[in-house]
Amino acid sequence: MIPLAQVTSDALSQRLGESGLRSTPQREIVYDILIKRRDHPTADEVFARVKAELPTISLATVYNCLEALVQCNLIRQVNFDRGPTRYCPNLHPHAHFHDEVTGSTYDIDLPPGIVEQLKAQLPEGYAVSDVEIMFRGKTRERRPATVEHTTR
Amino acid sequence: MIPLAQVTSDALSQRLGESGLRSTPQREIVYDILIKRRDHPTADEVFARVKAELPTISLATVYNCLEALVQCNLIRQVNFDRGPTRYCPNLHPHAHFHDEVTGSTYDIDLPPGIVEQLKAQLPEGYAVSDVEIMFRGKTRERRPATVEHTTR
DNA sequence: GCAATAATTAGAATTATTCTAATTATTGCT
DNA sequence: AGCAATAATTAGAATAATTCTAATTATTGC
Repeated sequence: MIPLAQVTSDALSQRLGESGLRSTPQREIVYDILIKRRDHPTADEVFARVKAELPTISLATVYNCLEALVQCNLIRQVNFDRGPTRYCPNLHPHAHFHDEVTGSTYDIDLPPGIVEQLKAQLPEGYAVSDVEIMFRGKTRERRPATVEHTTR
Repeated sequence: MIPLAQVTSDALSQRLGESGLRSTPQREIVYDILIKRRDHPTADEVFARVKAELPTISLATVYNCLEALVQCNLIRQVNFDRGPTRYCPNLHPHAHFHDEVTGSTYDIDLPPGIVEQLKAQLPEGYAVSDVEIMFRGKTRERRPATVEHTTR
């Protein structure tokens, strides 16, 4: 298994604290769920998985937890067209590939420099906080070696 | 005024026909509206503008027309996070810059080759139909007339 | 000119997300 | 430890964008 950039419970608590947020059992579990299976789940899917461990959690809390984790940069949101927002704990610079047939989303690693090259296209006075790159298409049927995971 | 890549009424009709769709007054007006002011309006905004010319049009029809135009590749959809879908008649390869402060969206021209360079990052067997690049950030305050969008 | 097909319309339905108000938990003081 | 202040959670209601539905109107091919 490839070692994944993740964060211990203590570190999570610290990161939340830095953004003026508290660590709670709900937030820890939501983060764990995302780390355990990195398949870009929707809030609803996270809700379903978390309920297995903490049946009393509410959907509103899942949204709150996801927002908290986004806010302190532990996870990223991913949107494809009009679909529901998906959540991604991969913090390395990467693009997303959305398979239009299966609905799966894959992470695509980007070589260093290419994002800077893109930013260089911006006119004077455009201050970028974030760049997002998304591919749409389909994957040839295969058992992916390099690929992260499948949704649904 | 810089000449804009656009399509005559006849050509519009032809392009629709190629996709098995009919040309209608509603579709022509919706397309005209997008060409006239290329500021990435939402379906609601398009609806409001079209109503000035054709007061009987319905929102459902605007959605239908926009979908038809997307389908025959005369316009593109742009999505930023959870915001409503916006529509863009710029067919040249370009990225989008979304100003988080004002909510405006600007076209960013891309030099040839960079999209290919991105596609080259994909593993074997990933067939791309479309690439989308979006910047999020803010623009230094300037006269809005010059920056509404880049034109070709 | 007529049947078949497609597009339009108004409004209802759906979906994802956000908001609200009440409750519960946590923190920082003394 | 006790207590006020603050933050988080919860269930359910509200919202916003989009899609669906069923009836009507327009267009096309014969």
